[in-house]
Amino acid sequence: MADNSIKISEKNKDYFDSVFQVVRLIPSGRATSYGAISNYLGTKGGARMVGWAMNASHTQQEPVPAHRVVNRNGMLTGKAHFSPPEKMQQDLEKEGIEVKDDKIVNFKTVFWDPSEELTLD
DNA sequence: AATGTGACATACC
DNA sequence: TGGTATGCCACAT
Repeated sequence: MADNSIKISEKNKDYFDSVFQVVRLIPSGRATSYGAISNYLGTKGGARMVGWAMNASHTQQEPVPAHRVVNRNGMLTGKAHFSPPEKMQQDLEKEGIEVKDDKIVNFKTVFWDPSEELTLD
């Protein structure tokens, strides 16, 4: 296991990188919340940072599935920041995630908690 | 160091 | 569903 383990404790480039890593580890057909990521990184109150990290994700060369990151309500709050805003919902639906009114259906089911699914060694 | 800012979270109405 | 208010943390200037 631990194949999906990441090094957060180490001095990574930036806090953003840690966020990007976690986001990239999100399996297809799943979604997580900003708070879950921030909590996983240790900064519970830093949920806003996660969103901000996504904002910087476009500067990353590696693709970051930001469409799999939604707010705690399962709402596609950040869809407006996508190249075409509708792409976020399209990508989610393409992965088998139902989206209704810019909100993920059965978000509870597709929710992917890094602290639960991921394992740090 | 201080201030402004943000793709959030929670509480309250 | 929506708005308002507060807390939270890290980055940019």
